[in-house]
Amino acid sequence: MRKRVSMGRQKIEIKKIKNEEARQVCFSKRRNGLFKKASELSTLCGAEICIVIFSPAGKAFSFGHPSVDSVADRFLSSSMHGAASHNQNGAKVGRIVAGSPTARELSRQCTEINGMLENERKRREKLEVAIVKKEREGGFNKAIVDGVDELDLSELEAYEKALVKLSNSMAERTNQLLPEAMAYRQLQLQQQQVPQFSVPVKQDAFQPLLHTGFGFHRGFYGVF
Amino acid sequence: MRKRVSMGRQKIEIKKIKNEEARQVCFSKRRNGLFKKASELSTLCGAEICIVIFSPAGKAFSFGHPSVDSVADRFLSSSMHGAASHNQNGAKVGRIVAGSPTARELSRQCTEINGMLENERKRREKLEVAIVKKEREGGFNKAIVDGVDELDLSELEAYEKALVKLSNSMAERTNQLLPEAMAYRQLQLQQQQVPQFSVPVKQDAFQPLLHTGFGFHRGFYGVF
DNA sequence: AACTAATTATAAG
DNA sequence: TCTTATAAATAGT
Repeated sequence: MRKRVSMGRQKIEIKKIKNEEARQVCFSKRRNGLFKKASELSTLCGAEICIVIFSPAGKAFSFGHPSVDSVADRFLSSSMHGAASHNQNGAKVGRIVAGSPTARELSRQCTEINGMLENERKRREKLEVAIVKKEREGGFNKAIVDGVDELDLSELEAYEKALVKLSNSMAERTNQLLPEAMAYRQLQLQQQQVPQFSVPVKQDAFQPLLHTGFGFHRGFYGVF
Repeated sequence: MRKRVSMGRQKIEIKKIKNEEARQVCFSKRRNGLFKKASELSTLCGAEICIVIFSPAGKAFSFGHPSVDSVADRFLSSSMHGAASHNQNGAKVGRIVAGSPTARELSRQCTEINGMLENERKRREKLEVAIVKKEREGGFNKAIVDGVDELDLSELEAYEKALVKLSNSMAERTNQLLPEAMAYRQLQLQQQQVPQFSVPVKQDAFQPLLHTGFGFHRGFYGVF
């Protein structure tokens, strides 16, 4: 058998590369890759593209088809006319445009947008708190909402236990409520007796379905 | 032998795609691919990148890290100072730029903040979607976490229905898993037979506990 | 810079 | 969209 001559491409995490030399090599390779992709896109689809990149060292690289400037100008003027530009999701995006507005007006806009930004931040923080709270409530219900196809046997058994417990407390609760409900209904119907309701709901009527022993090491035994 | 379900990716020539629809699909895919690559490059190498694309239909799409405008502005001012920028071949590219520095800087700030604002909005929208989803999961689980003391009869009945349904799907799921589990255990124990596992878990073994008729107007009748 | 093996992007369907 | 098989990009050497 032949010796491995290369480990080949390894999976890497997308986070800043610490090693300076490796980062520089990666930058160079991927910059070329990006420009190639851009070039292909413009040729294949007839799109106009401009890319500007600053290396970590501060060196500028650019690609443009038909040219950086023509695309940049088109972009600036299209947004200047108030015509919406589109972000990467294709959503309409309002833009603030340099040029005619006075410095005073620009300053005002900055302040205004800053305020909006603050509001959004606060709103988001509230949502984050709320979502953490909901998260704590989650778990078991997933089986109900998403179905049980993802569960393994130990989970099935655990859920089944919770289910039995719940059924018992529901039975108990029902027994609390039934007499009152009966009385109320009797009143409403002006009837004297609804004797079939005097029988309490039994607890432990809900028997475990699953006893696989998985997850609890009780050993194997059959069910039903 | 299984039928080929896909020809897989085919090699294509890099030239304008004639078919309009195919071109649109390709544009959309490759635009996303390009933005993804750009995003990775900026993260991996700490580079600043801006991309502007006009689709053949004239729609503008942009990507920027930290923002389109901050990179564009940096590019414009760096070339303005006579400091060379570099095209993709590393050649020097001179540029003339108009506009007063103050207004331009303000404008840059505005657009940058605007970008942040947009990010916050997107983040908030995601959270809102997530929270609605969690909300839907909520109800039933509350009965498990907080107990049933707050439930009324109609809720009890509704939950009991969900419970029966869940128990049935859990039984079904268990029947899927038991044969494998048996086989595995047999292997482990090096035993020949574990016949008690060949009996499937019955569905509908979990019978309704509660039939109060509340909430579904089926009339009153006793339980057990 | 070149080489490989493995990852990732993407053409077709 | 989603899947699948294949082309293309690229991490490590």
